Amino acid sequence: MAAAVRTSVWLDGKTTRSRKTSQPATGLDRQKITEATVRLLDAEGAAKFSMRRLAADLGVTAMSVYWYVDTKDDLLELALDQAMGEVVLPDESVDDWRTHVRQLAVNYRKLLVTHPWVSPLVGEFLNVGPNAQLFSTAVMNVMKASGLSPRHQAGGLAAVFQFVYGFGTVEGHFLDRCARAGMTQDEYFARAMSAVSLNPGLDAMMEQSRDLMEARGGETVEEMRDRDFDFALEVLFAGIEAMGGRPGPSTP
Amino acid sequence: MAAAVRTSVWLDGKTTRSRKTSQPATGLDRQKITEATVRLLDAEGAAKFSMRRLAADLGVTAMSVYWYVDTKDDLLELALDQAMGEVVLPDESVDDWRTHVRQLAVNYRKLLVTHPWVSPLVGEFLNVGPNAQLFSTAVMNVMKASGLSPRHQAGGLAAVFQFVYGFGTVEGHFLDRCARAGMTQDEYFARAMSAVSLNPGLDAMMEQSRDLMEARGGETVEEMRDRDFDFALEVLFAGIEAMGGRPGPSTP
DNA sequence: ACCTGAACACCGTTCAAGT
DNA sequence: ACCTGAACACCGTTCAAGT
Repeated sequence: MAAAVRTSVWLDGKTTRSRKTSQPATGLDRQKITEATVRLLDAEGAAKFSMRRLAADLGVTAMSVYWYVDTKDDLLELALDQAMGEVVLPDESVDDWRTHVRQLAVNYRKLLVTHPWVSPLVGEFLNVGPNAQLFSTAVMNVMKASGLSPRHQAGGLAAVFQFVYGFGTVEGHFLDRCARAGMTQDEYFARAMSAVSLNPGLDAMMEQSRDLMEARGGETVEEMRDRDFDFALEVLFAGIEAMGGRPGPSTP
Repeated sequence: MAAAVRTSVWLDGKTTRSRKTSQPATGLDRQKITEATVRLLDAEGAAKFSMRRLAADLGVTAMSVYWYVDTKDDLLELALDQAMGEVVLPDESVDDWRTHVRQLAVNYRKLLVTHPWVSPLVGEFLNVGPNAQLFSTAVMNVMKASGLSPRHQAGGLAAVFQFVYGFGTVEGHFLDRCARAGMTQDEYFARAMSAVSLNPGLDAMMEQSRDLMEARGGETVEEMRDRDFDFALEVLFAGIEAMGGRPGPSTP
């Protein structure tokens, strides 16, 4: 007989486990537990999150949570999909596909930055909860409108959204490090740069970095990152058009 | 006084902690410990890795490792940089920049896929070890040769290598899941698809997926992914060229 | 200089028991 | 139906002690 492999809460999990009694003892609830999880992950980070910590936050014993959720991983999947629901999807009845892609890209980036714990989970789990599926559908629809041939849509989609995933992931982690170290982004950046420059035998590396910094002008770290993100999106749009996508409204 | 914030083994860590005695008691060594760590992470995954597990593998008591390494995080940073060293860098004296970028992209993807534990660490740590710096230097050099203006090189770099990071990350995790479930990629994929299709109220979503699958033809999951990756790289090259990069050898 | 053992403050999860 | 307490098999790390 086939091995009982667990794939996801959404696929193998028991249905909702919602409360059956009208007079609850503690007022607990899958939704409430998920919300508390997201709140704790935001506030204290994934490293500090635990079932016991969560239970304490809910004013309940550690094991009560297990009535509503099978494992910690299941709970993380629920939190992941909850967060995915924050990505606002474009209204496809207006504007062109570039605007839609940009909106999705910007909003997906925002999700990864405001919830740095999300990106490891996206990699780790199948991410097929209801909100994730709405997001996927929106992404696929928007690529359909790109003018790329069906054969090429998946590749174009990957180019754009894996880029955003990578970009938002390192950005989110960096912001997280800054916050936990109690520094601004620019302070942390300067500190890391100067520490690196103290290392021996890295003249070539440092030269590169310095050149790049100067070329970027005197902006803040955040401004540079925003500009890099915007330019990368322009590269992707131009590339999709060159590979058979619908031309933009104005390509001067 | 400034807070004593730990940034990285490479920046704040004690230097090398190499052995001073000629007659070692156990033959332990930073390098040996790092290699054992990589081997265990590959074989059993990040979730199962622990200092105690590592010590057992080295035939030593759990706390011996702490003589060579301050914390588990430091050890993970060492393992990360060790893995980064596997990315073979292009010989920049031959071929054009596209070939170099492609080589770096393909090799970086390979790293992320063969060591799925690497990608969370890339996000989590500064990744400024010696091998990481060699990699960064190579990436920056190669972008310099792209013909993009200095102002735009960082954005172009992000577009390409954050894409590869995202792509390799989800690919690596997927392969990992398949291996641990004892299924082939195609089996696992079919299973997930059919499980998703059992969910209620997802007709629109499924329709999309089915269309996409048919458009992809009857290839295996691996073939589809390779094709998507190659096409995405073509999109990026075309986009970089359109935004001011050096034209390719032949653009028919 | 290098390694050990005991101990501390944690984990996720199981299970029998309560109401 | 829902919640608790005790227990099991783990963690990372500290610290005093050994050689």
